[in-house]
Amino acid sequence: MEETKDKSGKSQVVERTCLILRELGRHGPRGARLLDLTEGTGLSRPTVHRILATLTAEQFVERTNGRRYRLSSIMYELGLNAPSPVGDPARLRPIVQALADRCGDTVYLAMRTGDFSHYLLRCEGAYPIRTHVVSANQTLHLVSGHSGRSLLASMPEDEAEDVILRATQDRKLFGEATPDSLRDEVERVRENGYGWARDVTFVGVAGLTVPVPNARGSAYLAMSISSIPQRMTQERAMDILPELKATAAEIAGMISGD
Amino acid sequence: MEETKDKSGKSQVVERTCLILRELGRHGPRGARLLDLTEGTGLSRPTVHRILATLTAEQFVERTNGRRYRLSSIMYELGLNAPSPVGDPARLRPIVQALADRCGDTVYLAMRTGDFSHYLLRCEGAYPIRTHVVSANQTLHLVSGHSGRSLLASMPEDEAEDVILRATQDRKLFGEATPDSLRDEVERVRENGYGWARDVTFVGVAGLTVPVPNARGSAYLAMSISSIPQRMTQERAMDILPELKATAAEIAGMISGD
DNA sequence: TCACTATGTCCATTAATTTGACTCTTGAGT
DNA sequence: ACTCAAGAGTCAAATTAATGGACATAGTGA
Repeated sequence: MEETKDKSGKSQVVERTCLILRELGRHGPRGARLLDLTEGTGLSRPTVHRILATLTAEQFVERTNGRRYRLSSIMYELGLNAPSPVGDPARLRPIVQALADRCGDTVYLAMRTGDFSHYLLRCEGAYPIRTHVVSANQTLHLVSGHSGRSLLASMPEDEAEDVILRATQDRKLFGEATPDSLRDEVERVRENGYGWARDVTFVGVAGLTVPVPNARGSAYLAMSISSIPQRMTQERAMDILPELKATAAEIAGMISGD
Repeated sequence: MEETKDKSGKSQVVERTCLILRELGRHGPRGARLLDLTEGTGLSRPTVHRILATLTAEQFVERTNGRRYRLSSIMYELGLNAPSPVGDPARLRPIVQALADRCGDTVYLAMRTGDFSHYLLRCEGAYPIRTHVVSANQTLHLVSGHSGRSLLASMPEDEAEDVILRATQDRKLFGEATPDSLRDEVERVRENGYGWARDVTFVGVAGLTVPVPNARGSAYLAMSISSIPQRMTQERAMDILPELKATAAEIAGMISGD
């Protein structure tokens, strides 16, 4: 019987600290107010405050100009020393390639890094006309690619807006889109759970994208299928969407159920 | 008794938890044994064990096949929700550009992400022959670029070796180098604090690179100056090395002294 | 200005944490 | 296979730190 985990040999304060850190993570770089955290965790205000004060003294948490708390960049550095949840992307290649074989087009798997999406995998299908806007191990701004639209849709709205605002410094990032048209697209991804767009990132390129679901917190992985607009019609998109979603779910399963 | 630094309003267990997390981060994906952690933190074995057991139950920490503890991928995800220590890279551009103006060549600032280096900035100097192997917002494998050599030299040796081993799956990543010649180069960077190489990443490209020092833990940023081999002679490299180091130190200061 | 809401602080009570000593596990050497 | 040592994991009495209700303070909007 190994199911005797509860109760003995565990530290309550550590559990609560983890709860608070997780809740802070959920709120992202915008930060959370003390009250948000007490509600989110179910702990009493003094308790949250005391733990938060300690975490702040330890520089794991910092305060924004307002009275908001957020994870500090030290947490970012710590994260760099932890293994990526994706592990070796090559492990996921067969799954992504299988989808490419079935649909014939180019399939991407991308991971968010700050304001960018990093393309981990690109798998080719058999269709003779290929759209190679980006290759594996390349990085595109979140506002520049199809996968980025899924990732923007997955993060808290205000955070996504921050990314878009920063990107407006360089209009070229938006390709054929504009900040406002992008906002509309992202909103549609939020509502529908997928993005479908043609001639928007680049003329002559159409894409279908979904976020890879993530049990805790917002998605940081996205998949997309890229093709030419003539081929990626709305009907066809609706046709392959279930397969794309299924593949994304499979990847989510492989990552969490490691 | 001992110094009571700030006994008011701080939680001892949280402090110790932070200590342990930091120590775990220091040991990287390889993980640390219980004894390493008790020595590293100065806490008693049962205390470390209990906190570790809780962190493991909370999935912030995982156990490797052996009896080693390491940060889990949940910490990685948490880190993604924290602001990058670099903040807005544009803030650092003037410093990097100033160096490019002074030395005339192309100067890069790169950040480590997993097994890759992500090029945050590329600043051009006035010298007419330019080497543009990589542009800003692109990603190269750590073994493929000059900055990667600094980053590999900055991380624990066994971890760097893991990266190199994974990369040997794809020999093309090494360019004109080989896994063994790369190991030698990285070792030299460890000894000297800088890397200088010609025609190794690509024929016709020479580079000088240093890690950006980091107070806590290993460096995750590196700078490099790229030029043609005829120009980047050893004398010239030694000439501009102090400036490169000074600029790296300046960037380190801006990041920590936010 | 005055409410009102959220944050920060205090302290007696309570309950969790500490620590030394003990046991268990693993693996190396004979 | 057997022994032994080093590290990992466990336990319980003593201690110490954590808790949360109540109070104080700082913002915020009318």
